[in-house]
Parts: sequence; structure tokens; C-alpha cells
Amino acid sequence: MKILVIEDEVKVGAFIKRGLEEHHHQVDVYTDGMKGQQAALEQDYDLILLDLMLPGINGTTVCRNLRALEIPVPILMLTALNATQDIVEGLNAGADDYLAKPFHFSELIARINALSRRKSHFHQEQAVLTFADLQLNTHTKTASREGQEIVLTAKEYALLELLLRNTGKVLSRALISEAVWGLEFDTGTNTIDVYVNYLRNKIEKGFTGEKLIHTVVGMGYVMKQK
Amino acid sequence: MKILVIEDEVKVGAFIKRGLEEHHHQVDVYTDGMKGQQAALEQDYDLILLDLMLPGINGTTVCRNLRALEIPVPILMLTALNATQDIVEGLNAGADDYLAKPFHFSELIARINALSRRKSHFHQEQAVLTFADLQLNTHTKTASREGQEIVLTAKEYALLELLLRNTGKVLSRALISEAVWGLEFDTGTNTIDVYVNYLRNKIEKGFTGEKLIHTVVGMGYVMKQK
DNA sequence: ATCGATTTTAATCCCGCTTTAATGCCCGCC
DNA sequence: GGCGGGCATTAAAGCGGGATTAAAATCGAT
Repeated sequence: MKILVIEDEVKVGAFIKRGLEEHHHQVDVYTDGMKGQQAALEQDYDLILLDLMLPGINGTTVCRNLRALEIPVPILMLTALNATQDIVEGLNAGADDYLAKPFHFSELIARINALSRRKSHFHQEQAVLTFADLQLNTHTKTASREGQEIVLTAKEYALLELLLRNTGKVLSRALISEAVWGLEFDTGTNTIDVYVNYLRNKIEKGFTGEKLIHTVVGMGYVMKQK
Repeated sequence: MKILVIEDEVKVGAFIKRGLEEHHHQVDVYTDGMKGQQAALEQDYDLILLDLMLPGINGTTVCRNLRALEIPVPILMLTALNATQDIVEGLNAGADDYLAKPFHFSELIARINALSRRKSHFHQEQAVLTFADLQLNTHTKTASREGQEIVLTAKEYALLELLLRNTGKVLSRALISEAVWGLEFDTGTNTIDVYVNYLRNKIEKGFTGEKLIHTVVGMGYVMKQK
């Protein structure tokens, strides 16, 4: 598993890293809350170990931020012994479990296993939508093709996600309109067409891969190959 | 779920009713085929349990009638053991599954669950319309015959879908005009004829399969075999 | 409040779907 | 046999849907 550790005490962080690596996990350690949060957003971690007592930004805040951005990674809090108030706060902020310091390493391993099992069962929404050589990360809200990262605006992303969740199906403008813009949007303008054009420019123009968004005249648009 | 039971043997009916009610379903029992059919039309059932051996009207007939009236409720037939002929007839009449008497109650429950799941998920609406060896996929908006994909324009697709949803019925030009083009289209031109010709070229010409779109002089067009 | 980015509107161009219309064919009827 | 009605077939005209572009309006951050 790929694990992110956010822990300001360098020794403790190193200790955890070493121990987890012995269990064949890949571990990144950040001592700074903001840097850690950034990493959580940019990379695709399977688990986050989060110390609540951090300099600068509070661990609870990091947790709340990640959940607000709908990052569903399991979060295991590390707290001082008997910090009942912190524990309650942390769980309310969206953490999945906690562990009081100091702890036995075997207990940490046990909780990590339990958590990842629990999460992988419950929350198995596909994080990365893939079609042909195009990928869309629903966490980072970015696409990529041929290793190139593609930055999208909100509407572009929503439209691309809709197309990718319905590959092969012809989607009518009415359906697209409702899904991306919300009910009763059609005011005789061609907004959808313009956005399809934007998307094509971003995910097709400049790439050697084939055309993916196809127009079906009089019917709508499809995401398909060939 | 709201379940309709049509079963002439009073004891069997009562037995089923009691058992289903223990599983928190709401059950109506009719011992008469005609009365049962009437109830099916008037009320909104989630499932129909239909005995094939009924006094007066045949269970198969009830089934066929309901399907002819486009009542899409899942129908589970109850048949005598080894009544293979009945089973085939029943399924052809539009039933979704069958259960041979006598049966274990747990099997009945299992089949009811499977059926309701299948219907609610899949049945959304039939995605692929099939007639003879011709298929029309309403998602991809393409037809296929003998494994060959056939690309259609918007009007061609609308016309073909109309014909396939009314196989066997003769459709007047007025009706076609209204369904495909919208009200009051007829302005003395022969657009419909031209499109029927386009369709014939695409789905009949070049295929070994038989003719499917037939002209009824003075009346309109039908999709049928023979 | 200001500036940049995003979203929406609007105008123009072009391809090919849609429609029209002319011709050919089959059949029944005078 | 000639004629006309109903449909099939074909080709050409027109028109509308969609691509593209740019400008206007709106949003959001500082």
C-alpha cells in the first residue's frame, strides 16, 4: 500500500516509516501539515496516518479539508494518550480510526489492516476512470493522456466524467444539459457544443491517440473508439 | 413489495399469502383468472405469481393479455411438475420465470428476489430491440444484422425504432409522420417513402435475411416476417 | 475594487442530413 | 391498350446542425 504519514516529530516519523517499509508498504513522511495535505491531494494514497498535534495547521483541519474535497482515503489519527476531546473532534472531522501514542507497532499494523479492509469493501467507487489511453482522476479532478497531465475547469471536468461514465452510449444534449448544468438550462444557446469543443482541444488536439469524442448528428455525443 | 397471486386452489393461495406476508410483502389473492387479470390492470403490483392451470381462462392467456397491454410487471409462473410444454408456452407468452409445484418456500423467495432485482436493474427499459435477426441498440443508436454494424442517421433511427416497437402493426403515414417528424408534417411530399427506402437499403439490401419492412398499399408500412 | 479565469452568448461558415421533386414502375380500371 | 393512382427510386437543392471563434458576462481570488 502507499501510505502518507503526517507527523511533526522527526524521530517518530522515521520510526513509523521504517516499520511500515518492513511490511512492504511505500511510505512518504511530511512534518508539515500543509505540505502533507498538498501531497494527499496530488497523490493517490491508500491510507493517511495523521498526527493531530501539528505546528501551523491543525491535524483536524487537514482531515476536514480532505473530506470537504471528497478525498475518501482512510485516515488514521495519532493522538496523545487520553486526549478524549481530540479524538471526538477528529472523528467528527472525518477520520476513520485513532491510535493513542505511545503504541505498540503491532497494534498500528492491525489497525491499518482493519481499516484498509473496511474501506476497500465499503467504498469501492472507482477513483480513476480510464478509456483507451485517457485517464481521469476523480480525486485530483485532472485528466491525463500519454503521461501528459491535463488541467480541466469545473464544467469541462463534469462533462468529461459524464462521457467517461457512459462510454459507448450516445448522450443527448438534453441529458448532458441536465447532468452537467442542472435542470432546465436550455435557453437556445450552444453552450454544450462549445464545451465539447474545449474538451476536444484539451484531450485530443496535440495527441497521437485516436479521436475519442464523436458527434452523432441530430442525436448527441459519444465517447468511443474507432 | 406488492404482490398479486392468481391461484385457484384456495389452500395453496392461503399458504403463499401467509408465507409472503411473513416476509413483509403485501399480498392479494384471486382464485379466478379474469378477476386476477382485472386486478393486475387496475393496481400497481411489483410482481405477479400466476398459476397456469386456472378454471375458465388459461394462465398463459392472462399473461399474453397483460403483455399485449404493455404491463411490464415481472410474472412468475407456477406450473405442475414436468409440464415442459406449459413452461415453454408460458415463457413465450411473456412470463419471466417459472416454478414447478410443489416447491420449497425458500426457493420461491429466492426467485422473487432475483426477479425483482433483475427487472429493476435491467429492465429500466429494453436497451436492445430485436426482431428476427435484426437488432437495434438504443444506447449506441446503431443497428446490426448478421453481425454487421449499420450506422443510421437521426431520422432513420427514429423511424426504425418506431417500426421495431410496433412489430406486426401496420403504421399509417399519418402516425409515422407524427411520431418521427412531429405534428402536422404532411405537406404533400413523400419524405416518409424516401426514408423507408433508405432504411431498406441499409438493413435489407446486401443481407441474406428475409425482407422485414413491408408495404401495405393504401395503408402504410409494417415490420414483420414472412 | 480589480484582474484573470471561467462560463456564456452570439455570429459565421460549412458539411451532409433532410427534403423536395422528377421519373420510373407496377397494377387495376375504364 | 391507354390511363391514372400509389409507391419506389434517384438526384439535386436547401437548410439546419454543429464547429469554430471571439467577445461579453460572470465568477473568484487577492
